Amino acid sequence: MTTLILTPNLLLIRKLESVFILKDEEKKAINDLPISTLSLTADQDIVRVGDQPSRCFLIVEGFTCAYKLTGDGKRQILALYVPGDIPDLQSLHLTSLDISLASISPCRLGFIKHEDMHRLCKTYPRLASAFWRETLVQASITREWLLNIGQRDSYTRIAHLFCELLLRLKVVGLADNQKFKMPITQVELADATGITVVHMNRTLQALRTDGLVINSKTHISVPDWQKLIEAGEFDPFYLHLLKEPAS
Amino acid sequence: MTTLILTPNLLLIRKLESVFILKDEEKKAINDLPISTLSLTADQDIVRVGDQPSRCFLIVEGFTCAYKLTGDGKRQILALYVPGDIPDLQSLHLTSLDISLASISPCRLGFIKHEDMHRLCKTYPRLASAFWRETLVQASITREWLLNIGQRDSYTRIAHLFCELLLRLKVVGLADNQKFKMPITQVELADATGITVVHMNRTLQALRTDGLVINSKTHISVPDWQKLIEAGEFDPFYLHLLKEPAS
DNA sequence: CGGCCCCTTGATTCTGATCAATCAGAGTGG
DNA sequence: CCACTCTGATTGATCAGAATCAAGGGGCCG
Repeated sequence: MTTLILTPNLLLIRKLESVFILKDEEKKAINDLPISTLSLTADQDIVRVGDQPSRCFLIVEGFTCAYKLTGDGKRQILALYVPGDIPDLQSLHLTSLDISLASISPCRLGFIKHEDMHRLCKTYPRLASAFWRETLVQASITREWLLNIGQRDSYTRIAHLFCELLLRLKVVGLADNQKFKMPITQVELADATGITVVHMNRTLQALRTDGLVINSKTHISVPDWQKLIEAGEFDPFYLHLLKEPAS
Repeated sequence: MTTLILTPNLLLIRKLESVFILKDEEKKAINDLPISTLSLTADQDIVRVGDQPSRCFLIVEGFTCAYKLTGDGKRQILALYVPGDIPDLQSLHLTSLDISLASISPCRLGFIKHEDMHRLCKTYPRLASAFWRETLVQASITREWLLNIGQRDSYTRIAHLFCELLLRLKVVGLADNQKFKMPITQVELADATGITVVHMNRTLQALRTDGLVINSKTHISVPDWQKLIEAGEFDPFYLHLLKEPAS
């Protein structure tokens, strides 16, 4: 796997094509979309609950998450986003954000003005459908997380999460079958799966012992994909991919 | 509160107006939408994971839920739907369903063909946005459930769920400040909140003792709305309502 | 070198799960 | 009308997965 240097626009095209078939003129329109990039360090809020953004952003590089806090300050990470994702696409139609979005690693983001998106959607209604579809896939992932957190024990839950991440990163060419870059702390993994750090640490050790997942500060590797799939009860159906990404 | 006899079309208009301002011609277009109704008993699957429906349905009367099962047969209820909701609106753009939908009480459903929806959306792009928005609000609710299940203890969790239901039912005129009809079993409540029936039963007793919620087989009543809101850490922001429904 | 962040470990506690009955009400058939 | 059955609610006893509390440890950076 070679790391491609993609423009934000090409990345967006590639992403949409993973769930949708684009016409040439549509690709061209996306390619002409003004996208201004910005880099930021890890652990920065990008937007917060209640904000009313006038633009949305595409992740070009790095990882971000959506989160909410309870009254007593406990954090639930509601989604993890990888390059190619547009985490606040919903802000196109819901003026106020109901979540906060933050970087979990150093990131490069590409900002797209709402007005440009609206114009694009108006001119190319199929693209509007594609973006709508994107938000629906995000919702489907959230539902799977709900099943995961509501019904599966921590071991299965974590295995499932890693399966999802590997597959989603493969789609955008950022993972092979064995390994991917994912600089995420155990605190963040814990907040994403609804367990405590201590328990996350112990369960990760169990997964490591069983040869399913080996994680370092920056990378996660999966020695046995089949075994991990079984351990995580993973069925990629809910990701609504057009096809399995090439290995 | 009087129980209004609404046609499915009028119900749909009313629902969209709770989150969106409709023009007269748009109301008329919705009013002309062909909707065929069907009644069914409780605990019937309406559509199942993997189905590829060619129509979607509006709940006219009764309650339905979305659910998924884990490998070992545990059920997570992912959403509860009330009259006015279109639970499988996502099927307009995602050909295969990633969830199953079932009635949890006797229901009357209004089916709308995808082709009619697509035509409506094409002719009235603002309605497309309104429906898109609907799916985004559903997603927002799912995220709140994720926070609820991931971070809050069972007592708070259940209180929160009842707050949400009361408010959503008020929007469609099916609840006053004190009481609403909700024929839902403790098993279903347990599956919706990710706890066991036994524990649900005990926690409901605690809520009852504290004077927050009194539930019977068919109704739920809320003696003290303010206290329930506090107990459930409830903030209706995530429902993205245009305004609080009138009491 | 010291501080900081994150990972790791041990001991203990507790929320909620599991197992196992029993009970109450609604509907059914004789 | 009453025994029978079924589903859903309730209760008690016990167990376990995960939380909590508390303390090190290791690598990185200024």
